[in-house]
Amino acid sequence: MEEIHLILAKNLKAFRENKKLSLEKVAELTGVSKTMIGQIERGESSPTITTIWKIANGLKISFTSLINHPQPDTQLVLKKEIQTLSEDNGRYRVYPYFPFENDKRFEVYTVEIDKGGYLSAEPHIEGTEELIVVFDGEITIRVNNEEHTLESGDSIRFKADRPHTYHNLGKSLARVSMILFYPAE
Amino acid sequence: MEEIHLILAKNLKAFRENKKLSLEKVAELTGVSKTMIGQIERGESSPTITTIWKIANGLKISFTSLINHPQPDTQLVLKKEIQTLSEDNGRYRVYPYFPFENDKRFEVYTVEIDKGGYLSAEPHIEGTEELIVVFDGEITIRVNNEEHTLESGDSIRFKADRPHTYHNLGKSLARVSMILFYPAE
DNA sequence: ATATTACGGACGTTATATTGTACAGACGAA
DNA sequence: TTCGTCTGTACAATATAACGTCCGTAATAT
Repeated sequence: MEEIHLILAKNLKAFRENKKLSLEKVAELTGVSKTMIGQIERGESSPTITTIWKIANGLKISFTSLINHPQPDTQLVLKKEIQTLSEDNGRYRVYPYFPFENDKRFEVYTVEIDKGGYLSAEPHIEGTEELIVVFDGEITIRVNNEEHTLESGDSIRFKADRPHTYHNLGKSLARVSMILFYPAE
Repeated sequence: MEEIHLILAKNLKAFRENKKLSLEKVAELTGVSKTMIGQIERGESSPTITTIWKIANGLKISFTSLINHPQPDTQLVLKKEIQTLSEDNGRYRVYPYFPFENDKRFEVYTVEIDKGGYLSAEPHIEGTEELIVVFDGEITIRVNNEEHTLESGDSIRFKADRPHTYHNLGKSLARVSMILFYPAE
């Protein structure tokens, strides 16, 4: 359960059934057709913002209560369940452990770079900072025309709203923890 | 400035210009076409929820920061600016002074009923309560098979999630303040 | 049992969101 | 100037959101 329109679907259906309203009744209250309400609840449609607005107003509930996905207190992420991002002929792998969510200001990745592997990153959005902690191997980071070589246990923090590269010039696999941080809006 | 998609338009444009991003850059970051971004900013389109989601994620900002409309500290509502609702051959008029908004749990109306005028209200959503204060004239309210006649200065509070009617059986125009209240979700 | 009503979903049509391409103006560099 | 690049918008094509109508089922009443 990830996609936003499925969250909306669940929330809307739960609310409606909780209040014991029929699709038709909701249609009447909101000015949105019964068909559309049904499709939204079944996750078959991604309504426009004006439609969601009509629903929230007609039902007298807040916009966010429709799109808020109650986060479990505990969230377990297993390595094998993570969808890896690989490139440079598979010579590096990025594991998005905690990708961006609505109200979180950072995301957490683990990056593995094979011996000799190379990774060139586009600038992130302005203000973004990157925090890196090296767990295994050695990694050379180039940013701002500076070059820094980190070994296991070392860490670095830099403004990532400019091009930057990672190079594994060491003798073995490099593994680092990477945190992207986006300052307040 | 009322319509939700215009609020979104302003917020998005303000954010983009603040960050000094081009339409094309935003398109690249979000995966939403440049054309669509432009139309949204100009208020020419009501994007679907998945599109808004892509934008919020690509820009690393919260969903609500896109739709939140900073309320002014003071809000003046003039009678002549209010869009009246009239029926029963114009024998009653409803003035929506403070209609429902996202995080407000009530709305405020003023209702005028001419002598002899009659108003039959459909049930509101479950849990809704109605608070009435009579300012001028006399009004007879029927709800739950009970009938109550209020005169100037009287007030009543009742569960409005069932049919109810208002009748002006007095000798002059009746004016009341009506507050609809929606308990927590 | 049959009639009746209410409910949710299927279908075809219309409106509009979304995309890709093309275009005119602004700005700098040569 | 002229070229190139970058900006935001206009346009046509496509995908899909939104609607009205119809239908099958389930529940209730008679």
